[in-house]
Amino acid sequence: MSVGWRGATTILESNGAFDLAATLASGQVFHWQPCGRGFAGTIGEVGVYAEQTGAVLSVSEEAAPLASQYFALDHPLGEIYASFPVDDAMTAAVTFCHGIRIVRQPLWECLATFITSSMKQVAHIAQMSRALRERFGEPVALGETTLRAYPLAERIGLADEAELRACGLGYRAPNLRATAALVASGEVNLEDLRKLDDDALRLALCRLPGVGVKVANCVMLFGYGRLRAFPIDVWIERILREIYFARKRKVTATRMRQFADGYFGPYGGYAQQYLFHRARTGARRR
DNA sequence: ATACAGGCTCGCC
DNA sequence: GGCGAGCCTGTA
Repeated sequence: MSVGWRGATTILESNGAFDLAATLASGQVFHWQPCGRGFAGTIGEVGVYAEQTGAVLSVSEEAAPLASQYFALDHPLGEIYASFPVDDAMTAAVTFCHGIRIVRQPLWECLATFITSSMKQVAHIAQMSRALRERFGEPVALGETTLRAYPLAERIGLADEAELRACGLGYRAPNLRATAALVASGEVNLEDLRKLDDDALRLALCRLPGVGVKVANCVMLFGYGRLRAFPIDVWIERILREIYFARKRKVTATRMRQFADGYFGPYGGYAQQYLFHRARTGARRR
């Protein structure tokens, strides 16, 4: 989208720092597009324009409460930083990622997106997500332009595998379809799962086709707001091995999970996101 | 070009 | 419970 937003906006306050651009680029969410001096995207079925100038964040008026919730502006960032373990890697990550927030995504959209994410780079996840939206998503007006909402589970549940493969999903297609059908039929109610504690929620999510521990942790963190959830992907695994297990030969996945849960504490998900984002975009690879 | 990506599942030990 | 192999597809 090349045309800037010209409608009315509302200024939002945040509890501590907020960096809109860094948050949107940190690999939690994949569909926001640069638009004018800000970004355009959808939150559920609502089109949103958001723009940040200095410390001032403004969003399209009718989306204000929704955006405030989505961007988790209530998270106590100062308190979260204070809870992190003190070591060189964390210190560097906080400096680099200052103001990134763990967003609260709509549950189905978050679950579906991370089912499609396995063995994929960010660019390709965004591409699959766009293809799904364009093919199956409902149009969403934003000023003069039209965006597309993430397709409902009902719609994806009805799609056949070939249609999904045409969106680039590959072997993920049957998993996404099957999970969509479970959600659409009501056999699995994602909202009801909110009442479960972390371990029970993880187990429930892992029963869905295409969802293992890593994807479950992403959905817990980015959808359910479980800030202790600590997804371990290849980037984080590399960091844990190099920095926190530097002298160990073999470290099993179970051992690594136990370490992360104890070491990074109640806001481990934030720590993970910061380590991850810095490793991906900041620290130079060798 | 061929390896490799922000994994899940299955079969085996 | 741990390990290895196969699975789709785009990118570097």
